[in-house]
Amino acid sequence: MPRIVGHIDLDYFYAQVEEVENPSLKTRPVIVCVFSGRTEDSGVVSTANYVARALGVKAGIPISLAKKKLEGKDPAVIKMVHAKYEAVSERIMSLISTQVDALEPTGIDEAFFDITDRAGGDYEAAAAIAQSIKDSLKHEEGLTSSVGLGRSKAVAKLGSDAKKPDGLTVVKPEDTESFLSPLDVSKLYGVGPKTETALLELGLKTVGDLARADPTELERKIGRKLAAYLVQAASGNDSDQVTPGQGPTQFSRIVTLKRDTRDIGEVVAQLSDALAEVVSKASSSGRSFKTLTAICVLTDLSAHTKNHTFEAPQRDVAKLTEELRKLFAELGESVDKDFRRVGIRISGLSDSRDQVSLSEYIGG
DNA sequence: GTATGCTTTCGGC
DNA sequence: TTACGGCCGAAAGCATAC
Repeated sequence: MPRIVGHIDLDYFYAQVEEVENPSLKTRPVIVCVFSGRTEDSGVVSTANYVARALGVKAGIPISLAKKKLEGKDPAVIKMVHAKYEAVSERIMSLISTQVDALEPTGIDEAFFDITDRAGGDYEAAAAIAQSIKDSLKHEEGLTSSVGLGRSKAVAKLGSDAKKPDGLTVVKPEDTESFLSPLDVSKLYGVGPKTETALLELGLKTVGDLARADPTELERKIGRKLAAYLVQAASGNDSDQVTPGQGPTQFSRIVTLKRDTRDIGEVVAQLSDALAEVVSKASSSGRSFKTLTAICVLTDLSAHTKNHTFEAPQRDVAKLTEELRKLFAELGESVDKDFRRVGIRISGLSDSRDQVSLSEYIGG
């Protein structure tokens, strides 16, 4: 039976959620913003609706620049409330999960799903299921989404990207090659700027070029593992399965300082709450961690990190604070500008229960 | 040299 | 003319081991 994988992406998610809450916004430019608190308009745009995008405003630009572009256009400037979108996301994922064989969320507003069994391997039936998922999200939450269906994750992902907003792209197995061929290699998962350059040096510009590439030459250029994956993906034959999410692999917090500094004591004091929060977040989700990272963003907005991996899972806040101080001291010596933003990250997460049994095993 | 795993940076929203 | 978050996972860079 042919495999049928889907990828769904909610359109301009945060801004659309705001439109649902207040429908009069729909005809206006809407920007959902993160305010840093440093000055009145200090911060950036997180998401913009399509009305705002048509006026040159997109995610990531400074709020003050966005306001300038939207001058006289009656913009709605909305403060981002993450918990609100998180709650909507949970309801959405739950709605989708009842209509698919397997669901793998990959972000707050997107997910892979598998409907092979439910559709009986039939793409007509699959398209109807996909349409019904879209309809249920529209009906229950008022939200539009863009969906792609295909025989692999790579095809489904490229499908959801092919038509938006409110798109449904069904790539039947026999249409896979003609769909993939003309796309730019940079659209493939696994191809960042470096890999793209490497591929261009081999004369590979499109996904079709990649599918027909000489495997030996490709291996030599980008490594065996990536080459093998890309050749498969480029022909729509990547075999990655849709697997239910395993939860986050890291937790981080970053804050913008009221004023630039490189005083380590001040930085560590500013981050003590954040440290306690991520530690308790990990612990309440049943996991421990081994790696602590200090993050800083300098006055010129360049970002730098420094980390330390403990030999055993670490949750002693005093020890973590001491290490954090050390990491920031090293960061401070390696850079020549003040810190504008500082943060922490914990990673190397593992299941606490496994760790307990492991240390018991070692200890006993 | 290449595979692997860890550290650092990048990029999307 | 400038303007500039917070969080995540992926990609790239690097060290180490064969």
